[in-house]
Amino acid sequence: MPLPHVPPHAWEVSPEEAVAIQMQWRERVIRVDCLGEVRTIAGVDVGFEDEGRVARAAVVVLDFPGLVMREQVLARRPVTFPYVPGLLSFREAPVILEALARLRLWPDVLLVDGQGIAHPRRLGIASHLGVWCDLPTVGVAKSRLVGQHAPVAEAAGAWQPLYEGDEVIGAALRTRAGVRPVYVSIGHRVSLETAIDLVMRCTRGYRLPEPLRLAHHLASVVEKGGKEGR
DNA sequence: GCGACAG
DNA sequence: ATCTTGTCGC
Repeated sequence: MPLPHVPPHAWEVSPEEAVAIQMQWRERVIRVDCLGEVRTIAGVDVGFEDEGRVARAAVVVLDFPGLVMREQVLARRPVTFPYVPGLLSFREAPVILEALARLRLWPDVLLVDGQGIAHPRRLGIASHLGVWCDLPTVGVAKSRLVGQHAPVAEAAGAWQPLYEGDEVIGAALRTRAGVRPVYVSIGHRVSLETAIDLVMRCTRGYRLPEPLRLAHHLASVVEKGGKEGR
């Protein structure tokens, strides 16, 4: 339930230090189901404003499997780390943790916009957040970071394992016919099979599952501050 | 040296 | 991620 305190500079590290931290934290990731009955599921996404100088995190909590909106929170924070493929969590996790701290309903599972273990060092942002918060998480990325996969059948629900060598690190999942597949991977405490099942059960006619679609929308609409919203 | 490269 | 209008297709 509680959230680890985030020391002001806990995430203020150099890219080299960030890689070292990932090498140390990768082993803490739990790749099997270690969660109870799922009654609420959340989604988190990050948007930017002021020419990329400020990050905005949106977290949306929904009932499961009903998918009725239960709570939504926003957090804003100056960006302190550049975008470097493979080090996304050091750029986006700080503002996400701030948003999660404002949540009064702790979700049973969290869907994250990005990779879980389908990452060079098996610690994408979904896994990093999961371990940090000891929360079951699933990585749902709109594009591939690493790994290869066979062509995915056109039907909604079809998927192909994502491989890096002999290791299955995730799945290319067609959430809807006619759209590019999304990349689902274990975040923390959720098996790949369960991750795929949860994503499909949260999908309602769009490429992205509802928690992420709503979080993305919320992170894009700002009343005051950056743009006008859309 | 030449690509690839979550958001 | 973000800058941005109209436009092609189901």
